[in-house]
Amino acid sequence: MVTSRDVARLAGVSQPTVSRALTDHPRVSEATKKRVREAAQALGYSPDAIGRALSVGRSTRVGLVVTDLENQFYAHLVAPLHGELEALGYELVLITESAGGAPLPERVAAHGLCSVVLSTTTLDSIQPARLRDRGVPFVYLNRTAPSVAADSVTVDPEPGLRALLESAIELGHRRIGAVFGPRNTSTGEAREQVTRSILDEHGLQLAHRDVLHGPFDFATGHAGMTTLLDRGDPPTLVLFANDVVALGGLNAAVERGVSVPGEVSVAGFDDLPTSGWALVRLSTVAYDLDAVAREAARLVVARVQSPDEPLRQVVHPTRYVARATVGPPRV
Amino acid sequence: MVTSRDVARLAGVSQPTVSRALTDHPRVSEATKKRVREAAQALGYSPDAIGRALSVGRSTRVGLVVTDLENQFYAHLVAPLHGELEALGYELVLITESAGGAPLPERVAAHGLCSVVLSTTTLDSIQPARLRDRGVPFVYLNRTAPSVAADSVTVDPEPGLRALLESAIELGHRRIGAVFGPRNTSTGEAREQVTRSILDEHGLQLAHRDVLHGPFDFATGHAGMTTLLDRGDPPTLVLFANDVVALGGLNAAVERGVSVPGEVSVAGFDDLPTSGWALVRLSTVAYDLDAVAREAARLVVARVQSPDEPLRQVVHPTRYVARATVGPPRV
DNA sequence: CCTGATTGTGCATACGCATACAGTGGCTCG
DNA sequence: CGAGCCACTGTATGCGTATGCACAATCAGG
Repeated sequence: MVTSRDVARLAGVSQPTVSRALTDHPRVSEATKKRVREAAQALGYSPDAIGRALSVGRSTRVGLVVTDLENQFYAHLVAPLHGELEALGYELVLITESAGGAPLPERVAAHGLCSVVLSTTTLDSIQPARLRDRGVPFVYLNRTAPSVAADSVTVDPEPGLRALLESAIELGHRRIGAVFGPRNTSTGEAREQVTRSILDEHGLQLAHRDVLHGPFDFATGHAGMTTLLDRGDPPTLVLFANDVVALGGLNAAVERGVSVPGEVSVAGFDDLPTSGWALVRLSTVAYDLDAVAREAARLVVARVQSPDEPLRQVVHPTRYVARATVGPPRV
Repeated sequence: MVTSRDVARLAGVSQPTVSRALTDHPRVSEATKKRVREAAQALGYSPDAIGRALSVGRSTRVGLVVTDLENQFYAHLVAPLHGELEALGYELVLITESAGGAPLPERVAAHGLCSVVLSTTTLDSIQPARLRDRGVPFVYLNRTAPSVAADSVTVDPEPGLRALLESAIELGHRRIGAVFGPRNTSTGEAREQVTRSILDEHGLQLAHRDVLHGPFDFATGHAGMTTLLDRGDPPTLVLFANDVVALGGLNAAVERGVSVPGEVSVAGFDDLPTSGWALVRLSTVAYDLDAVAREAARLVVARVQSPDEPLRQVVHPTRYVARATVGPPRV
């Protein structure tokens, strides 16, 4: 391994001078910087991240904590977050809520992370209060937790859901069902509550038997749609907690030959790339997931660099994308 | 930040004793270990990964280098690889071939990686020879490079493609087209060459005009299918480089109202979870992508722990999964 | 009771880099 | 021509952990 000492020897300077030259310290002469750069080039030297992190007291590693990487939603979060962090000179370390693993605060320390992006469904294994007590800055992505304040990037479901529901009511839908996310998750609850209040404005409500709950995954949507269809007399429109869940529901309908939107309409939330496929054409509430993820990256980095700025709650708007899965109700 | 010194003070021992107690060193008495563990527990101490990495001279961080995280294929690689590495006590750091970035060997040093998994389409920015010269072990995942030997995990396309092609020939297909991957990539070339030789056995060949090439992405498949259809008189079966490409082709057909498999049959390669959806039902050559990714993780770790073992080339088999997109040729 | 082995612990140090501080040389200006 | 200043570079040190080595304590055997 080639170290700054080797470069120093070749360039005929001391090791600290190498460090200063390569970090473009103003008190190093141009001539020396040039010599050092050439020596570094010749030896193929690049500073060791470990040594540097130890020396400056913090790393440039940001953890992304997600529930399940197999889930398309989380998978789509990774790329933009990673891209933005890389552009800012930070690295992304993946962390999942594995069953047997240590609690997050310990894992943050063990990984030498300077900050964490939280985008898990539940906070059970996260213990944000302990994270805060250890002084690890973190950012909520697509969720919040009132008990422990932090920067957050979320989405306001209201405009999108309003456009969706009002156009559905216009089409004639009166009996609306839903497969919402897990109870007591901020994202799930917000969507459910907003849906109910918009329907209420129009004198409608969700029948208790038409509302199901479950994790934000394909299986939940598949099972939910199956339940609603098997029972006979299903709602004319079924809302889903997000696109992954909706795709589960849509596929369940297709599997049993129930035409969408002929016999039942389906709506999602997120607008994942898959949802726009000609084979899918999912009507959904859209927002810029990439922008949300990149925003989270920027918040994280800003917080690391200036820990005492006031907390920021960034909220992105939503809109309704009408594709092929919502039509008029079956008569 | 709580360090091993704090634990030492509380437990009434020296810092090195804390280190030894927590790594279960045989020369530390059980009583001391217990006291140290309790002190560590009380203070919420966990060893700092940076300090440890610096001290032992190597980290437990493995880089995954992929072309494009947005691509479903690479996205599906991440989860199993991450899971396996985590179980082995290693972390996963994502690295993409960003345009402006430094060449990989420098970035490996900069990230303090102990090893790298290479799963990129091209090796242009990778410079595996320089990686080897720096002594960074690496593993090829789903590709190889004859010029620089290394551990690899790949897939043997032969059994799957043979089953696919022979069943297609059986169905009556004689005019077969293909949208293959980029030229001079090991994966793309292997699939193309195997396809040609199997067809040859049956006295068939790919017409030059029916063969297209392009990156392993949705757009390639979409454009390829569009080209073949627009030209009139398309092949009766189109092979695609992988499922992501095939999904592009399938969607292009659906968009222009060309029925699959009624007017044209479509086959992929990989069997991503999406391919099995009721909405998609892509006929494809399947293998266990999760197992391949996990195998790569194990190879990487084995190589880090014992650098001088003989190189291993692990090859996984393939099989044909006949779903709904391959039927008899249009007459 | 002494010797030698064995066990348990502390001391010193190394890893690679960054940075506060000290020091050297050249230059300017009086 | 000398005092003072500035620009530049070297010296010393610290970050948190692991580990070779020395040393103390205990014990067994003769």
